Amino acid sequence: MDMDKEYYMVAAMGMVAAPAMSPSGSSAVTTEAAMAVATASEDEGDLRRGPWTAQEDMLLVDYISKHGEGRWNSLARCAGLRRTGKSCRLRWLNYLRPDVRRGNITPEEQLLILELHSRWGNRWSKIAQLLPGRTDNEIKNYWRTRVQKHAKQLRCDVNSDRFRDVVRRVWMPRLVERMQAEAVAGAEVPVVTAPARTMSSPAGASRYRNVDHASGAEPIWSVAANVSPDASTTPRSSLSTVDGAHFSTWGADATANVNGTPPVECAGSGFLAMDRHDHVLQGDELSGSWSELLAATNLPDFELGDLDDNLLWSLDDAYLQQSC
DNA sequence: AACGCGGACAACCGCCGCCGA
DNA sequence: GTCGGCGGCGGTTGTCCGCGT
Repeated sequence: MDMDKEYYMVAAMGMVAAPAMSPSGSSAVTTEAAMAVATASEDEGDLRRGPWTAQEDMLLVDYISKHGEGRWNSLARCAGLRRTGKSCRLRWLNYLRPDVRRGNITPEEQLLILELHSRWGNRWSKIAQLLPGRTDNEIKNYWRTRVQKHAKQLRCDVNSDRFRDVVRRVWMPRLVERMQAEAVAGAEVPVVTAPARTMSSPAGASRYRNVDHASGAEPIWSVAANVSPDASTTPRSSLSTVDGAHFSTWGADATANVNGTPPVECAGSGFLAMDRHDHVLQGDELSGSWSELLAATNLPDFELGDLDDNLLWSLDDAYLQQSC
C-alpha cells in the first residue's frame, strides 16, 4: 500500500507514468479504474462512503494532476468518483496531496503545537498553517491522542491551568532539552524534509524568544516564524537554542501574515517578538498571561515533586521513539 | 489461536461564512 | 436582499491494527 501511495503522490506531480500495473501507462490504468468504480457505483446506486480504495485514490490523483484542484463537487463527478466533493477534498488534502507529511511528529513540531494551541486553542487549521505538510486533521488527532492522554495520566483536564503549567514548565522545556542534548551529542537532528516546492528562501523573519522574566536568564529556546514578504513563497518556522543549535521546520502559510506583524502571536507574553528588522515588539501585540505565568516560578498548586520523572520523560515519547 | 481492548488515524457530519446568480 | 452552492472548519465517529491476556 505504501508503494501504491508513493506512486499516487508522484503521479499527482505528473512525474511518472504508472508502474507495471499497466503497460500502457497511467491513463489506461485510470480508465480501467474509472470503469471499475463506475460499474460498482452503478450497482450500488448511491454515493460511496467509508475508506477510499486504491482505485479511487488513483482516479482522484490522476484527475487533479491534469485539471488541478477545486470545484470539488464537479471534480468528483468528472473524475468518475461516486463521492461527495467534500470527501474528495478531504481525501486530497489529508492524504493524497504530494506535500503532505504524516507520522513522526518531530519535537520542534510538538513544541509548536503546544505553543500555538496554548495561544489559539482548537484552531487546528490555523495551527496547521505553521506546520507545513501537516494537516489540521493530523494535528487534531495528535492532540486528542497524545496530549489528552498525558493529561489523563496526570489526572487533570487538558484545558486546566494545571495541565497548561505542566506543558509549559515541564513538557516544553524537556522537549528543548532533548533537542539540545541531541545537538550537543552530535547526534543527527531530526530534520523535517521539505517538499521541493517550498524551498524558497524566506526574506523576512519574525522571531519569538522565550524569556525567563523571573530569573532574567537567557532564553533556552525560541520559536521563529520566518515570513516572506512575497506571499508566493513559503516561509518557514524554526526553533533555535541559545547554544546555537538550530532546528527548522519548513512551512507556514505566507498569507498568515505578511505585513510585518508577528505571523504567529505565539508563545504568549513569555516571548519577545522581533519584527523583520529585529525590532522588539512588546506590549499589546503579544498580550496575554504567559510572562506573568513564567514569572510566577512558584505556582501555588504546582509541585514538580508530585510528578514521576519517568512519566515526564514519557511525555515526549514520540521523540524518544525516534531516538531509539 | 482467539478474543478483547485501546491507541492511532482516516473519514464523516454539521455548522458557518462566502460568493455569485 | 436572499437563496443556493460550495468550501472550510472543528467535533465526532468509524475502522484498523497491535498488543496483552
